[in-house]
Amino acid sequence: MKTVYERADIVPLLAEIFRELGYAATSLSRITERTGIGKGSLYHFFPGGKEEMAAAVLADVDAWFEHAIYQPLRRDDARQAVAAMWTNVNDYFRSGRRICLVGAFALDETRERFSSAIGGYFIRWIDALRSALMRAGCAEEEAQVLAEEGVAGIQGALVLSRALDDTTVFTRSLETLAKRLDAVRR
Amino acid sequence: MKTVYERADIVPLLAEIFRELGYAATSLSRITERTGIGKGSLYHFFPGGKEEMAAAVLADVDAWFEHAIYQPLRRDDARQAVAAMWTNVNDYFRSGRRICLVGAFALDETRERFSSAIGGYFIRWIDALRSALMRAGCAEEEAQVLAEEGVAGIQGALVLSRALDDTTVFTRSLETLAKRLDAVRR
DNA sequence: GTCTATACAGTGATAGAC
DNA sequence: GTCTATCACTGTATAGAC
Repeated sequence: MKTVYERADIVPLLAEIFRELGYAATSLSRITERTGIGKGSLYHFFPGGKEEMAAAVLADVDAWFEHAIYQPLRRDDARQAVAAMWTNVNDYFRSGRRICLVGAFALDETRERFSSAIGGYFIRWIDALRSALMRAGCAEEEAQVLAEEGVAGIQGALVLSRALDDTTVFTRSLETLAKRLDAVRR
Repeated sequence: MKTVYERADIVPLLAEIFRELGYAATSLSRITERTGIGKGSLYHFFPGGKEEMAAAVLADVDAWFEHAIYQPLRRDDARQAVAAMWTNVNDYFRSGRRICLVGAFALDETRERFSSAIGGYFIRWIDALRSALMRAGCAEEEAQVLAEEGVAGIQGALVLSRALDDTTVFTRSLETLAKRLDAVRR
């Protein structure tokens, strides 16, 4: 039995492994172990090795957020887009069981390797959310602070719910954040 | 030239390295490289190797928070203790330049190794903060939610300020959180 | 207590057979 | 495209001289 892959099939598998183990602890042998994909195939698709794999994963994650979260925040009805963000974020992070790869990379030396991808992800999230809040009637300065509070709050909720191994903490945190961002609009 | 250490001298040095690199990327050779302490000495003080080093660091961090943050929150004037928490946290994390080791450990597989230490740190932080909020006039359920919001918010602010490489994001986030926890008290 | 030397499993990476 | 074999290197850990 032999499976033939495309690059696009591998990236989500890699993403899950990087998410669970972090960049440093993700070794090629553990990737092979979990996916059944040999080193030969991995280096065929990612000649740059582990770093190229992680970069591809980051780009994939970014594309998902751009499509599912940021664009609606920038273009659609502000109230609906913000509401959709909370439910999509809760689903994407599996109520806190799944962590944010970009946030995790930001916390250790991995940040230095991917600083522009990491920075861009958060910058665009905050900008898109601020845009929606302003369209919903919020002043620019307040919208900026609220957008930062929302995005940071999600990251913190992931850390906390994982530390306590309790998904209710994550869901409850999202509800609290939603109220905070809702209160100012009219 | 030869320096003789005590275990207590080494732990803070290890803490800084674990904080910067994370558990997996912290190797004994990098510890030696940065501290000048040889493998022989390290294994003399920590026969359990890297895992015992990290456990000692976590215990040290925990002791600091217990003394500087949790105990005041439980015992001192509630308003003053909460206010002191914000300034102490800002100083301890160097306005976001320094990350929270416990939070970072919670995000990858390192959590499994130290789950009780990680869980205890956050449980006791939240409990102590809730106690202070209740003494300041907050109902129990609301105090619980606010305490979680505060602690999670700090973790999120660390992620965000590091991702954006911007200490003002951290300081501003703490101010916003302080207002949130202040609003309900009378 | 600290150092040097060393064991040996695991690392990322490459080359060539198929 | 995938596999196996192999590379040089670094990982943790140990033993013994000083």
